[in-house]
Amino acid sequence: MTDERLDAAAREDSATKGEMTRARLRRAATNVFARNGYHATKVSDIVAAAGVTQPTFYIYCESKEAAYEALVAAFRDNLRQITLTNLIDPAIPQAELETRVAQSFHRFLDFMAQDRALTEIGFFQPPGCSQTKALMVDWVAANIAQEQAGGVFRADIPAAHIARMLVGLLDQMGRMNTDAAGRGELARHCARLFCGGVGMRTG
Amino acid sequence: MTDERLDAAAREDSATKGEMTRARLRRAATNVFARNGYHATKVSDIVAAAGVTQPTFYIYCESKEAAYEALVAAFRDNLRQITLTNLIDPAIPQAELETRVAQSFHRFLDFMAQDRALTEIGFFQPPGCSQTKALMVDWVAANIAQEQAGGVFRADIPAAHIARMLVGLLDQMGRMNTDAAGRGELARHCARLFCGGVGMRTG
DNA sequence: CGATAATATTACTCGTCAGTAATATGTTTC
DNA sequence: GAAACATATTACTGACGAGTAATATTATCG
Repeated sequence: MTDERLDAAAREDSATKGEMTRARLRRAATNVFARNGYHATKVSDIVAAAGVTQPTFYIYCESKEAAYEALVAAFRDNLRQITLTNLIDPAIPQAELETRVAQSFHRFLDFMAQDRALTEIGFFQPPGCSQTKALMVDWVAANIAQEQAGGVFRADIPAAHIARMLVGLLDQMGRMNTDAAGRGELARHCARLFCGGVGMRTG
Repeated sequence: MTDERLDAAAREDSATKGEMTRARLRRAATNVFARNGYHATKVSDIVAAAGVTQPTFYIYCESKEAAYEALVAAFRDNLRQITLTNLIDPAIPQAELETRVAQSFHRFLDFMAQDRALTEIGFFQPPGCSQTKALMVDWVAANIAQEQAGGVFRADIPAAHIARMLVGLLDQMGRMNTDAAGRGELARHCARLFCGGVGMRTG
């Protein structure tokens, strides 16, 4: 690839025909993988959805597997970014905790909804999802441990377990297909249970 | 199939050669489907694991898909049984709530661990898992609504959401491969968060 | 033993699917 | 306008995998 092409790719404007095709293939692959999962999608489905022929696919992708891995990796990078910038401040006044946690859930849900198909690939469906969730548990657990050390979260549940449970909540909530307002409500409900539990607090 | 054969299948003892083969195929199918998922498992893998040849598979199973569906259905039936007999009594003293919820989680985790491979098929991996979880959410939500009506659970989170979150917790916890003691601990941690949340209860 | 049913095997078919060689069609640059 | 490059296509291959027909082996019982 020559310098001019790299420039064209870097500048968002004036996409070359090739970049257009690449983008359409990527979108098509994302949608088809999301709908059918890795094993059940055929390259022929992807190229049909993209409106190109099969060899064209292999101009832009080394293999079906490489195309899939690239999508998983892209989602993973985005999720890591979101997770690390989405951590609860270790020094939150207890009173604000639930609100802050709700905001955090809300950002996660928005992120997932923003490209639902990619989320399906990277977070919901195997084989990509398992490693993604394992990584996320680690990222989150580190933060939870800090909260516990700071006295914000109770310390009688191991951070790793809380992190797993949080990911479990997010997994189930993320699968609900709601609009922006619905996501706000979901996030508040998550935060309510996550912070205060289901009990009536009468004891 | 003659009456004698049905009798032999009903009585657990004196399994005929055919019933032995059926059982070995079922075990093999369970393990291979669990390891590789539906689409990535080949009938040839199953029969190799079972130590029989391919046509033998088709003596006992109508198709690869039918074999898979039968396993999913079997898990689903068991799960339904466990779920319906595992509900929290609507009139629990608040003080005992967490203990009772922990017992409930414990029974679920034991059930999942008891045949881990079947659980993988019916609960963890698509395509079987999605319908299973949807059903379980319904079963659980009905009970949660009762708890809310009885004043045991807080009512400011919709029962359906609580049910989904509970399934999310169970999903993540069930994936951890722990021994019986570990499951007891996990169950207590789940119950602790589910009933009381992560907050320090200082407010 | 010899007949009958049950159980399993060898040796295939037919379709599908990932991936490719050879070739054609635009598109920039001089 | 021709050389050089980028982009896409037609027409394949080779392997694999679900499912089967015909046949062999093993147990059961009169």
